[in-house]
Parts: sequence; C-alpha cells; structure tokens
Amino acid sequence: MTVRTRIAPSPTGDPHVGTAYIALFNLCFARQHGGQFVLRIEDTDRVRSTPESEQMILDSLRWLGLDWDEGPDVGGPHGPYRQSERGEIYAEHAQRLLDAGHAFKCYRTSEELDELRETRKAAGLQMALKPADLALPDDERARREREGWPYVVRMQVPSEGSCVVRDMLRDDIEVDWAQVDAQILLKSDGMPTYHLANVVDDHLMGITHVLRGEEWINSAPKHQLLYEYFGWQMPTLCHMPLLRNPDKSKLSKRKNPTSINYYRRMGFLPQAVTNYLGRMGWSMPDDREKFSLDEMMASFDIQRVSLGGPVFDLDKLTWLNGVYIREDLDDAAFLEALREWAFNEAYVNQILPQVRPRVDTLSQVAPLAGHFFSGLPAIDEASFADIKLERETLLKLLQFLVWRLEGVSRWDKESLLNEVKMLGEHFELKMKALLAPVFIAVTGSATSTSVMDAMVILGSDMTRARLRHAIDVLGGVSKKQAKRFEKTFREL
RNA sequence: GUCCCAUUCGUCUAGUGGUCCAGGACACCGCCCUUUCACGGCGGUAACAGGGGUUCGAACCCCCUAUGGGACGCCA
Repeated sequence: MTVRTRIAPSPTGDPHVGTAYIALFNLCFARQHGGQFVLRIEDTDRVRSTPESEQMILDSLRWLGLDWDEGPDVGGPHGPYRQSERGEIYAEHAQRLLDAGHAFKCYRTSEELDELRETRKAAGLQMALKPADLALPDDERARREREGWPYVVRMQVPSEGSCVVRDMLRDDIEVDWAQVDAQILLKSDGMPTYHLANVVDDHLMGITHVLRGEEWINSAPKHQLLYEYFGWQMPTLCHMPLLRNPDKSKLSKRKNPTSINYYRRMGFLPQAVTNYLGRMGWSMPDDREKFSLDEMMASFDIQRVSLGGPVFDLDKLTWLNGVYIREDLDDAAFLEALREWAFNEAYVNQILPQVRPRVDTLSQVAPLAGHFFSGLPAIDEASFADIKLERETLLKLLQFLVWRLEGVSRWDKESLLNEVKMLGEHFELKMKALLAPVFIAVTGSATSTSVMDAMVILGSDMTRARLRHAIDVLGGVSKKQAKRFEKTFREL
C-alpha cells in the first residue's frame, strides 16, 4: 500500500495546517497497514516552489513528526511531475487519450468561453461545459488549426447517465454526467492541469489509496473516468472533512492563523499541534484527548473519522499545549524546548545588535526586546492614539502591507524595504509616518528596536500575524472595505 | 443558480436500534486547595436541526424540509 499527500507551495513557503492535517491522516493510515507514505510538492499557476520553499515545507512536516518515505521509485517529494518540468510525461499521456478518442483539442479562446458561460448562466442551464458546447464549426476549427492557434486538450465526458464514485467513509456518491464538464487536461502552454497530473502521477507512483480533502469530491468522477480511459486500476478514495474557521467556512488565513510556522513561532509544541490535529474529526477508541503520534498510529482506524467539518479551536489547542508542558516536560526538557524555540545563540545573536546600542543597563534588555520572545502584543485602539491618520487610511495601510508581505518569497531587509518604499509612494507618506503604526503593530510599543529589523528577525509568519492582530484590534476590515481595498490594491 | 457533502452542548467529540430524561474535553460560571496568580480537585449551565415514516422500541434506519459547507477556472 502506498498513500500520498500533495502539497501546493505558498509564496512565503509556509505550509498550511490543512496540509499537515491531511498528511497526518495519510501517515496514520499508511502505517496502520504497514504501507508507504510519500509526499509530492507541486507548483500552481501563481506559485512555483523553490528549493527554499520546498525545504520550509519539509522542515515543518518534520517538526510535526510527520515522517515520510522516500520510496525507491517515487522519489519522495520529487514525483514524476517535478522530474518532468516541461511536462513531457503528460503530453505523452494526453496524446494517448487523443489517439483513443477520449480527448480532443479545443481551440476556443478564453473570451469565447466567458461568453459561453455567460449565456448559459443567463439561460439558467447547468454550468458544465460539455464537448458538444465547445465544438466549433468544422471550417472554423480547421482554420484555427491551420493558423496555429493555441489550443488545450480536453477530456471527453458522457453527456447522459450517471457515475458512481466510491468513498471509504460515505456511501457511494452518485453524480450525473451532465454535471461534469469537459475538463482541460493539458493547458495551452503544454503543462498539465491538476486532474491529469494527479491521475498520471498516482498511477506511476503506484498509489493505492488517496486520502484528500472533501473539496475534491466533485472532481472524483473525472479522475475515475481518466483511470478508465487509461485502463488503470483506480486507487481507493477517501475524502476527509475540511477544517473550518469559527464561522464554519473553509479554514483560511483571512480568519485564522493557518501556517504551521506561525504555531511554531508562537511556541506551541509539535506534539501538541499534531495531537490536536488528530482530534479534528477523529477520536481515540477510548475517547482520550491526549495521545502521541505513535499511539494514534497504533489505534488508527479510518472509520472513526467523523464527517462534520471541525472548527479549528485555538483555545483548545492552547489548553492541550499547556497540558504537554505541564505533564510531559520536566525542567530540563522545558529548558530544552525554550532553547529550541528562541533561546538559542542563532536567534539571540540576531537580536543583540538591535539591543546593545539602545540600553544603558542590562536590566533594560528584557523590556526592550521582549517582543522578540512574545506572541501577539497586548495592544488596543488606544495604542494607536498618536497616529495622525484617519482610521480608514490606517487600516488600509496595514492591510496593504499584509497583502504585499504575503507575496514576499525572500524574507530579508532589502525585500521588506522595497515593499515599504512602494507603499510609501502609494500613500504619499514619508517612511517615518508610514512605519509609525507598523512599529506599534509589530513591536507592541512606540519605542523599541528598529521595526524593519524586527520584522526580518521575527519572520514572515509572526510579522503578518501581528499586523493582522493590529487590524483586528482597530475594529477589523469590513467586507465592504475589503472590496474597496482590494480594488485599489490590485492597481499597485 | 446547479450539483455534491454534511448536521449531537458555543467548540472538539462519544454514541452504529433498547445499557442515553445522551457521556467526556475546551470555554464559561461557582466552590475547594493556596500568602498572590496559575496548576490541581469538586460541582454547575449547556446538545441529538425540524417534520414525517419503519419498529414493541430510534441520536442511531428511510423520506421530506431547513441550515451550513464545498465544487462549478488554461488554481490546486
């Protein structure tokens, strides 16, 4: 048995807790059956993984104790997809489908597609675009082909009848073929979409079981059909419930800290985080709250997964972390945990140059540099009383900064300076005026160490969390505001 | 809008036809312990979404409704 977790990188390289959640269940499932657990890191259209971001993802999973198998043929995180940067494998497989008549070339432009979707929506028809809807008149098609227009490869799908998909946790799921569109397999740049890559990779890697998020249920029929077209045995599917925000929507960074690195920087213990994730939609047969990864693997039973989408509750995670500190750590282990977290030479060395010029006595160090060893600062609206900016502008500034920082892949002073300069121009503010509120948000006070250096030292996750926290204490950004902000932000 | 998935205390969950006027945990409240604050101990408030079936009997099986979520991209 071989199971896998697919990981999409983010620009900042921080792995999502949802990814770790899926990885945890894959790992437990594999180990319970003595099988292999492998990873595959993948690029998206917007984000290409780099060796650094890849390393960060692996590092975080390792921190959580989620060890994966390298596997002789599957190559750990470097599956076929990664070895085939230009996508030859997929082009080859797409060609096979083309030859067999299971796929077709589509010369439609995106404008035409928009229009097509528009008119169908207006007519109140189902949204799925079927092969017949996409067909061009023969002569037009021939013309475009002759003139070398860009095309995509789409899969054929039946237009009638229904498809039954088997899921380990649900009864058979029945979907009408009419709901399934002629999925693009190969993009016009020759790269595969997830759907093709997913099926081809899983087959080449010998994947036997797929545990993935519930958001994939709807594309399962397409995948099943592709397996049939290729004449391959399909892996057994299992769709895990989605982790939720307190408002029940799919867990998102907008409403929650979702980065593993954030929890790490906040001083959570990896055992506690893993344990907590194991309690999401799952329980020990004896209902224990606290258990180790080994214990979870030993008692694992996929049938004990409950299907309601669990809300990620920071309070309970925090409590559980406290239990670990109190019960599992003696003084020596506690000290070691602190060392590993922040009280180590590498980290403190970064801080010393910030502090030394600014103190007259050693006892001034802790108050001055405390924010380097803290989570979210205790600030409120009054903390920003001296900022001479309108509330809206202030929120906008902080929000823009957060958004910009989310795209920063190289977290160093130079990159941050660029971002700040750019925002300075946009808001027509001098550096000092622009940075004043940022200073309070990041360090928690109006006088401390250099804010730019602090951001570099604190790292992407903690910095963004503190900025977001500041936005929250200032009353937050309403939906309306967010829309307005986004519009001007995009123009940047 | 269409399709799919779900629905037990505010939250995480136990529960797979009788042992459930529903058990545990977080949070909240109260009391005890304690020179303070925590920790810890004890106790309390609080849930089977609603309506129909099936059955001697339903949180559990079936149907309908409601609510929530997800998917409808040359993202994954």
